[in-house]
Amino acid sequence: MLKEKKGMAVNKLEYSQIQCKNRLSSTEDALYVLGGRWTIRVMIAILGGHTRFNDIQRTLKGISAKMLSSELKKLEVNLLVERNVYADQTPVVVEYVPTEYSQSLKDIITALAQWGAQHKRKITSDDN
Amino acid sequence: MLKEKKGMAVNKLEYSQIQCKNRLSSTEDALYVLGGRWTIRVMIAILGGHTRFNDIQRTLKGISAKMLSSELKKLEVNLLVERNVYADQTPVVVEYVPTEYSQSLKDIITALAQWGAQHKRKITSDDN
DNA sequence: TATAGTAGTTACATTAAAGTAAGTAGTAAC
DNA sequence: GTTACTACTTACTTTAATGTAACTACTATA
Repeated sequence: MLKEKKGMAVNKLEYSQIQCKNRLSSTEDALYVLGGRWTIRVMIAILGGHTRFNDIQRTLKGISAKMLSSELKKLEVNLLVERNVYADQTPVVVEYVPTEYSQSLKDIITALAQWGAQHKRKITSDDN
Repeated sequence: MLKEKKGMAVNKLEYSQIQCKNRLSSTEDALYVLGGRWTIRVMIAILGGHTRFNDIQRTLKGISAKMLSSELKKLEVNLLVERNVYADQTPVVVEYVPTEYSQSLKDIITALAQWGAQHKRKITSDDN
């Protein structure tokens, strides 16, 4: 057992033990899907109206065709994007469109983007 | 220029071009800090009242001392945790407490945890 | 006939992230 | 005097993630 000493934090817990365990396992599940270097960025590009392979690749400066291809497959099996092929067109056109379900990511993307922007300001402005 | 063809997505954009660019760069900044395998989990453990090295390590089944040590340093330089040493105690006690600023992560953690839990149910329940 | 655009795939190489195991230093209990 | 606890660090190894470059197949344009 922990003895409390003067000065030591007196555990004003943010999460209960059960909440802590639940959050740990749930965020693990989320990051298993979203946690790569490119996954969320691909999703943002698609939500931003870039629905075609080369368009996405141009938007996400630096991603290789190989990575983009595997990310798109992952997003598809996770029901976040839908792949539509228009074979009648020349050259063939393939479209990746955000699913209705992908709307569920908006809270995460918004929270991440806001925090990222604000944190950069905080860290950059010689601290304190 | 893109010609619209029957059936093709008619770009009901979620984000404008500028929003898209901003979100891409802001989430990149966020993930630079939070994007590791352990970072968010360490933060959840600390917010859950596990403030000491070995306690955190026990809570986060699988993390090595090396990783935990480097994660804690990263969180410290990013002003998310504060390191307090109680050298008078034997053996010496070191405490990692969440800063006031770390409250800013709550939206992200909540959004991730909720999405992760819900997504697991969605994917597990033989789809559709 | 060569070049460019569509959307990828493949084999191979490299880099970055993370794990392993042992060691450090001080005290205290057995 | 050996084991155990605290909180780590160090050197080395392995695994996972990502990158590179070339290639496929079809059509169109110069």
